[in-house]
Amino acid sequence: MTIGLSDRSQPAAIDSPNDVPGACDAASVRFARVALDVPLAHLGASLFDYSVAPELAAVVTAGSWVVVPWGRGRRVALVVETAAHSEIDAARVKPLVAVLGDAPALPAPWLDLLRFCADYYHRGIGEVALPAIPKLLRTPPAARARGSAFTRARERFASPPPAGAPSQPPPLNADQRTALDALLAADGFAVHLLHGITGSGKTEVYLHWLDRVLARGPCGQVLLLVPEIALTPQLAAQVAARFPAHRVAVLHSDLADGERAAHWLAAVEGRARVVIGTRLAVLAPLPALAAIVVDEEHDASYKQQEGVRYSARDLAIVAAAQRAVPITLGSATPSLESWYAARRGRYRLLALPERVGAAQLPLLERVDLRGRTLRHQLAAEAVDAIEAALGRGEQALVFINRRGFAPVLACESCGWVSRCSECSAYRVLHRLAEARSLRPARYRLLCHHCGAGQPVPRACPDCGNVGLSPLGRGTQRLEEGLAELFPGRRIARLDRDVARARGAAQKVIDAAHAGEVDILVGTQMLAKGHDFRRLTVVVVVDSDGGLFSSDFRAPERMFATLMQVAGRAGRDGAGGATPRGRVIVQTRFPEHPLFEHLARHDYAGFADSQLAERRAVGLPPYRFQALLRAEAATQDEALAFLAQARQLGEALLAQTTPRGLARASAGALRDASVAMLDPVPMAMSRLAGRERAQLLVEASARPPLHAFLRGWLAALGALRSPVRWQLEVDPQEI
DNA sequence: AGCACGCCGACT
DNA sequence: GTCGGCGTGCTC
Repeated sequence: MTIGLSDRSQPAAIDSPNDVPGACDAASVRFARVALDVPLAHLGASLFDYSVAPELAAVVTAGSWVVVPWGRGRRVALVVETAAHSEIDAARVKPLVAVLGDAPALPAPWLDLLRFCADYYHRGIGEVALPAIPKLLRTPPAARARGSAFTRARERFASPPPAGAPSQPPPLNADQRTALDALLAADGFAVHLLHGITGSGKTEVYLHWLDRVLARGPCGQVLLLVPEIALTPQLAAQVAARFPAHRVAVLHSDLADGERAAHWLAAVEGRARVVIGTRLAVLAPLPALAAIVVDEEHDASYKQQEGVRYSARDLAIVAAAQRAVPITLGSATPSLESWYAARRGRYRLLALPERVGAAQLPLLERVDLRGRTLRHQLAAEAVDAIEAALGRGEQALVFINRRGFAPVLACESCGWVSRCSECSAYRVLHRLAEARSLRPARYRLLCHHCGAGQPVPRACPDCGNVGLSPLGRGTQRLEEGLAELFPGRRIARLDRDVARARGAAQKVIDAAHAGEVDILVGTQMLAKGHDFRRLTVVVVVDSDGGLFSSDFRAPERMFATLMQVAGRAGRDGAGGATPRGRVIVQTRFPEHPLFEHLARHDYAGFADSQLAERRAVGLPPYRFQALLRAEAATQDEALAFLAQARQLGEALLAQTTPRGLARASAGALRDASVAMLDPVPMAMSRLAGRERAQLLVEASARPPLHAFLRGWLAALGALRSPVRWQLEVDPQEI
């Protein structure tokens, strides 16, 4: 199969299900090639052969779930191919133990998506397939316990939902209608980029579209991907209310096992016609997929950060292409990859340039922090703006992207700082129990990277001085400061620490909606998609870090975050008499171009200027990247491994017809100038006691990059190095 | 990744 | 005399 997301509107050639190499008719099924969740792809072993007893031959087919002997035990595996012959020494081939009769039949297009994912990210199919299914299906049935749990899960949504009346959809404005018409005109595969500013009503466009798609036939399914479902049960409720005639399945990692299986089965067996989910939902095998929406498509949460590091947004596009269905990516701040594709005409750009109703975009003011005295990290303008809003009975939001009390604890006399012993990072001072009474709050030092914690030392560990002081501010300290600045006001904090408790985040959000909160303080969590109707002032305490980061994507992320958080201010109020919102950005670099674009709400100008920079220096989306990471006890070991890896790679690139590469791709390799950069320690060079380094590979086209990676990984696997390493395709953080 | 086997230190 | 350290090596 050809690999290539290089042109998303013309997807890679995909094998049709009838074209699977080694497939054979039921009569001659002697062997099953199965995928297991084992990371052996780079050793050349991606599928494993098992013999099939004649009585099972009729039921074993590509897409079957089976139990196979593996080492000493047994595992659940996915049959990817059937065959009449096996290349493996007959003595080593073991018989397949059982076929899981309770597992649903899997649609052939799902296997196509798995194959693509495995090839593109250079991992085994089983590493993609097994984690994508509920635990209940992944574990071999020891007793019949699993069967009954599975049956219960299946019966959960067996009957159709009780129809109430559908909620009345609000009427669309002219822009929304134009966008909807364009979506409805799509026939077969097409990628739409719905660029709608904050508060422009993107969700309504999705819902109208999905409604019309569902109305086309009795069994079509629609998939709605969202970045973080834990925070947005109201979206699920909204969707359920809009589609009362249809079962809505919700898929995300916070569900309990049985719950997850119930929703998954409803989706996979076609009983649920609407599926809402986080990134993992893109791998749900939906038999009648008819349309896909990726909401907030720029969001980093779509990138899986462990195991197979896939991009759910990219896989959604591939799935849409394979199934010949339309897909809509929506965002107020599209990723530069998507924006570039739209600029080049590969995606259809649909714009919602106005807020719905009478709401206006907020007025953005920059406050120069240089030479200023701050009160609890706030400039006088910010304090005044909050005061004024509260005086009018409105709400304020104070945004800071740092959780905890203070980012570091330091000794005033000798310069000791609370470094993490396991990571190249500081341990952050956290307040533990919320100080309800006059009892002094308790604190602890916590590493945000490895999770290690320690009590706060009573005196400096180096010099014995008792004067240890917190430096800088996090959400907790800001919350405390706000309480002092605005006595009697109701202040609520929302960050990952608050959200850790199940339902706690929703409680804060509900309280804010109910008007029980005057000032919200928190991290990015507050920026995502909430309509706080009485919120008119947003203060960005300090976000200058993103302006000078070594990561080339930092400005893009910062712009998106600021635009999203700014977009919380002054949205459409119930009565339509929404006052214009104010956003106050505190910065030491008010003249920075990023803020100029932000102040004008000029996403397009910002994105185009970023693209120009990326083009000039040869970065994505103009070039394509893969990152080889290594970790070892010492930095020397990690770097030595990468140096060796680089040598192997250079040798591969130097060969006219490299071993393991087809002649055609060898030629393309030279043209596309696949290049390896010097191995370097990672930005976070030490994590959890391991030293880490990385080597970046770049190319101007995807096919030669992947051809190179294939040969390179085989060579790296053959090294059998004790150094742990992994390859990431399209890395998001460098 | 698991999970074996395989040779060298401190415990009942 | 054992329990156990994690260094290699395999899994159709």
